[in-house]
Amino acid sequence: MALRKCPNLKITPPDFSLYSEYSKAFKDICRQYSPSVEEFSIDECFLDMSGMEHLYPDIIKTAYELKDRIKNELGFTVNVGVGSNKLLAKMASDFEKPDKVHTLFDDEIEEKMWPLPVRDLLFLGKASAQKLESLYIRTIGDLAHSDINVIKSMLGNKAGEQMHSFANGIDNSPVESKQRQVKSYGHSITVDEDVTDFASADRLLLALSDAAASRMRADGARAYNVCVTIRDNHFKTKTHQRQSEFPTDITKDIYDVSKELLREAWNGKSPLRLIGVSLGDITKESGEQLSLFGSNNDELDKKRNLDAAVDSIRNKFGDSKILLGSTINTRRPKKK
DNA sequence: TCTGGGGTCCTAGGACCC
DNA sequence: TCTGGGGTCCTAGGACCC
Repeated sequence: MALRKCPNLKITPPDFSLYSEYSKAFKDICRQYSPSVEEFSIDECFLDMSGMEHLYPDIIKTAYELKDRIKNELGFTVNVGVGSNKLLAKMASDFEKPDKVHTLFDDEIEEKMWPLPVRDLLFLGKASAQKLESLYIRTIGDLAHSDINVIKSMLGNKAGEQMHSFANGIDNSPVESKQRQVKSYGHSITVDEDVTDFASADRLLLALSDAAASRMRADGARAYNVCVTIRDNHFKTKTHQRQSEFPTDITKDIYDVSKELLREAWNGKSPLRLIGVSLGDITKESGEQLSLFGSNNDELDKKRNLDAAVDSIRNKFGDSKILLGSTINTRRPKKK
């Protein structure tokens, strides 16, 4: 639609590997300032600077230095937020952008955070904001001064407690510097023409299973759980999953399960706008699961060898160089 | 305003066990 | 035959994040 309006529009495709590379470089700079760095997302992290006052006597000055080094060495700007806990630092970092340092110390909460709409509070999304609106709780200050039990009954025990604490600037969670294990590998696609038959759906399932499985294998992981997501043309989303006795990383096996799941979840009639395959309940234990009866082990080897061959070509020539045969025509299903 | 793709976590209900 | 209490696991869906 944009191209139709602006025929000269310059389109720049995303380059995720470049993004990852700069993400790592950015975090490496952060790690030069503290041994305790928590990766919060691809472009955000928390630095625990407590107990480092002798090294960095002026924390604000250090924040500016960090920000400027990233700009000079990597060529992009960041915001740095300074506070006594992760919540306050994160809130501060989201104040005015770009290329800024902000503080949100305990004695600044009332002035800088309480006037903000509840929606600005970390982890307080649209649904919770709507519930709070029904109680006329509109600002973070309103929430901070509200009855915690009312909030808990409204948002649930856990979320209610957390949001009430957050509104008061309380967050006792530690900076977790060790790398967290990935918990799922998924791929999904929104199709530009509705999927209305199993043959087209299956082609997508194969491509999606293959993409997810291949990424999982690259991490040396296997999954116990396969989950298929579908969204129909009314935007109604459905998930269907299956837990299996043994973990797998084999594309063919994952594809077969996803086909069964799709047939259980979809009548084949309602037009689909999105299909996804996600692998969960991940293990990195490297035990070989042999068939109890031995008869299928040859077949298992074959499937494993096929995956290994595909993976090695991908490693050499890049992800796009090899596609499973039946996935090639999935992008644009032919019109009748 | 309506929407893509990749994730994590929580909740509630059901099945099942002792 | 109907009932308690405690627990785990699985599943579907929703809320939230970037």
